[in-house]
Amino acid sequence: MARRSDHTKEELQDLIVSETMKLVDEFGATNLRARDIAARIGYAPGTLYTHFDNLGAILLQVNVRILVRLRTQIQGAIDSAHDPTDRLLEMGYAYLGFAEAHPNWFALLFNHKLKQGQVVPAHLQEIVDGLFDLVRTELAALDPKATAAELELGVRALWSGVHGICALSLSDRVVTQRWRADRFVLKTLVNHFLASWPYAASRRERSDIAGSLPARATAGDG
Amino acid sequence: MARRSDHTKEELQDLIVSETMKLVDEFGATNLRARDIAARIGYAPGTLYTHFDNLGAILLQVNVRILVRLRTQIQGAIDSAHDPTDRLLEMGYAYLGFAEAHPNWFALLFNHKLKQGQVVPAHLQEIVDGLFDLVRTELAALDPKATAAELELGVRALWSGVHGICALSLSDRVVTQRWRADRFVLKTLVNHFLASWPYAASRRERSDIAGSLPARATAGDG
DNA sequence: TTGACAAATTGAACAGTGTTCAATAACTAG
DNA sequence: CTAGTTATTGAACACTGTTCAATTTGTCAA
Repeated sequence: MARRSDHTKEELQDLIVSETMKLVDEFGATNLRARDIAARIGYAPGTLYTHFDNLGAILLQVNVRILVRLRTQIQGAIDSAHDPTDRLLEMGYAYLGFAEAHPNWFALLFNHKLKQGQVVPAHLQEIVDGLFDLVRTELAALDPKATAAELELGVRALWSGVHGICALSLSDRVVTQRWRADRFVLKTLVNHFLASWPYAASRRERSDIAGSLPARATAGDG
Repeated sequence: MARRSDHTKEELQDLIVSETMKLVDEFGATNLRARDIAARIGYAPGTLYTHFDNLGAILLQVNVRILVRLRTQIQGAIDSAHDPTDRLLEMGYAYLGFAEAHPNWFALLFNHKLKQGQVVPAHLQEIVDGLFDLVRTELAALDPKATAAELELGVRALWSGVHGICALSLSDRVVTQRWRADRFVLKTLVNHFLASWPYAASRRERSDIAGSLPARATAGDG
């Protein structure tokens, strides 16, 4: 029996989450076994359940850490460029690089389903909001006249676009071909998007984009 | 015991796949149980394994049918518009509409992991290629001078962008906020992308996009 | 030091899971 | 009708997440 004084409550919880994180990284969340986590931390399987309700709760904490790492990568990318366009492109590359370096983490982050009664940690939402802010800052610099609603749509469109490239890149080729040029695709997407930011109305009228704005499109509404 | 003459081999396989498809649609792939499929078709669980190697093989066939349905939706969207820009937008809406109407199918299509030794049905890849062709046709119409490589990048960028909006929209809000304006985001993305298609070089030079093209970027290379 | 009390840890047990396979039932051909 | 083939069965297997009575460990007052 592991001695109780080996770790404090907090240390043990931390250990569980970090070892789970490693296992997920290496073998994927679907191959995660409670008994494997227990073996890694040197405790019996039952111990996990005195510290967490279930495996899902552990994975939720893993997701928080994954997101923190993703943020670190993206923030680092900002510093490597000196104009908004380059910064946005580098942020996209960082996002893609993270997804390709840790496909199992990426999959967990976006595919993990909450069980009924589970609540997303507030911390998670804060981090996401912070990431969106990073993009918003750059888009605002490129179009100082943009309204809050326009910025919000722009952030989400650009972010979703980059995310889609990453998601398809990792979708196990059930539906994606074996095409290894995602960085080029990303560059194409970002460049095309920014080429019309602010929207210059070549094919469409500016009023058309304006028509895209939902009635109440301020950040954080329901 | 179910009488052997109730169904031919093909009929029974068909029945298994279609009932599995319904179960996935309603409860999600993670809640799919072999015994549930068996109960639905009125056979014992073991029967499934005389017709398929394992559940994964059944889900692969389900994925083929899901993709066929998605194609039907997207093709239908083309007919509802009369210029390339509108057609692309409507195709995006159809994609998003399908994802929202059948989130469990959408998740299966892009998250299903192949077990070792399993092979993607050739049929699946053909359908995907066909869908990409639909987008390529419209982009080519908007820019008759575009090279094959440019078109390929454009198709993938636009497709990935739309896919990202759908993927984030369904990612269980672990990382996405409760923001219900995906159609607006989609419109923003498509409009911005097409506004600079063909690439008009406002902020960036055309040579910059050209620099995005991989050395050998013809459709179907490895 | 001792002797309760509290708390953490254990590991056997439980209800599920996908999958297997000998036994059985159903069909087919001669 | 009989022999042989094949589909179907359902009990069993190994494995899963999770529970919980029993046990060990730590605490602290006497």
